[in-house]
Amino acid sequence: MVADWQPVRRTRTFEDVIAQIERRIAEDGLKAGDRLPAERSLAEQLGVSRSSVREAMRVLETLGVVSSQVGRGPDAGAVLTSRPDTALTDLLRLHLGLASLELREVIDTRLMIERWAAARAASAGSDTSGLATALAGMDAATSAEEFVEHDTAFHCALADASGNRLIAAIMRSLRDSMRRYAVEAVTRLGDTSVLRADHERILAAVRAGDPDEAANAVAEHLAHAYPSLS
Amino acid sequence: MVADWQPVRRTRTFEDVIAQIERRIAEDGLKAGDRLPAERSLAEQLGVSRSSVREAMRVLETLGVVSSQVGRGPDAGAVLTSRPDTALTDLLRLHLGLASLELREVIDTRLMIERWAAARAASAGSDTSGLATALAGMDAATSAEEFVEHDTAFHCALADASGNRLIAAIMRSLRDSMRRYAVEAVTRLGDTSVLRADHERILAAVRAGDPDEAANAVAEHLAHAYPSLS
DNA sequence: ACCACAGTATGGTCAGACCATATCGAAGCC
DNA sequence: GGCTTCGATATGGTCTGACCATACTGTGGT
Repeated sequence: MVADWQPVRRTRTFEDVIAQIERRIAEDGLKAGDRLPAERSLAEQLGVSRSSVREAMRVLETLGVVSSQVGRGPDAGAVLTSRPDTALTDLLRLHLGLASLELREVIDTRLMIERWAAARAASAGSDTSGLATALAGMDAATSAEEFVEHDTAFHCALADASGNRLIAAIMRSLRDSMRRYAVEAVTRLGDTSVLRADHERILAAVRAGDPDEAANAVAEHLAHAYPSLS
Repeated sequence: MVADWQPVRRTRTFEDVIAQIERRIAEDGLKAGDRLPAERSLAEQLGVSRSSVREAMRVLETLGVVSSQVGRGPDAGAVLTSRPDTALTDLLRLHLGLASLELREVIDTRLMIERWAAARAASAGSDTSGLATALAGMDAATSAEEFVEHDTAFHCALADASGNRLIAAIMRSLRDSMRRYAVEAVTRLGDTSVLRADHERILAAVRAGDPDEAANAVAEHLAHAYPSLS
């Protein structure tokens, strides 16, 4: 038996461009804030058309790795950034819309993450000022949308307090992509006093440095918010 | 004090195109497998240039929502797909390269996910044939790379067995993006018999339907594989 | 029934132009 | 000297139109 034939790898030009940029990032140790050459210049140096460079830029921008500004000066052009959140958010939102992911799966994931983050935040003795601020915002909220806004801030602050940026980014994306459903859930619930008590309990547990209690508080909180999925 | 001025929202053409496609997906209930109009046709219908349509396509392709084939026929053109994995993988790999995420954070995330998935798989009594197959592959492996290949398959099968596609997609991406480090870890370890015993223990726990034991087995396994990060 | 080949629709790439924007810099003014 | 003004310039954003490679489709011949 001879070796299997490998299908010819169709490499599109813009993929080569991405690969070269990625290589440069790794080799030259480029980091967020550093500038990339201008599109025209990059196209010339790589011997490709500007369109291909632009498509590569679109991909990198979508992945939250570069950000482009028009105009002239030190801030203009393509700059390396670090926004995994927005990329993740877009990704989840689109796939929720495509029904390739179900709400149930997203909420389960959120529960997993949040339990972990709460426990981690509690045992790390993290700063809880962000949590308190968000709590106050929820009290002042006059609509479901506004409530959800601060609720999101609370839970993202919790994820931030865990000290893991990947977890925090995933959390932020999950919340953003399911904002619509959160508003529905709050509206359906009507009374938010239960949720308020939950939040206080979570905050207290984190402050007390009790990981297990923090995780349980979070779990019960989500059960209250989404009773139909429990 | 007058109301704050809002910065003019610069909407790029391709963003409009994406928004319209996204709206169509939601309103027309398009799903994976459905075809989008050809680039030229879409450009004409939307009154924009083909370049803008192409940039929109690049973004959607990057997010794992569409896939383009050249040529002619039923399979040609832009087809809606559902590949959150590849998008996530690219995202994580690039951000690891950019050092906007640390390996430690990725491994912590992996531990969290894998504990959850193992427990879930155990309590759901999922099919374990994929796990067994991967285990056999690891035994037959003759190099660190090959071992890691089947190890990855094992852990992804575990995530699949949890029944949550989002979790599985995140797992797959985490593994893919840190493949390099996994090979290093195995090479450094030398002897893989400890890992083999861990895998057997995980498999046994899942088969026995013991969620706690499964989660603990996974946690100890990762501690063995990455002792420096424990 | 089969096969060969021209036709055609598709994405991939390129070149070149023009626009909007934002900075830079020199000229002019006080 | 310090200020404003305005043109020069570099940047991304968009469009047009062309050409190529690919892969199916249909036709005509065998």
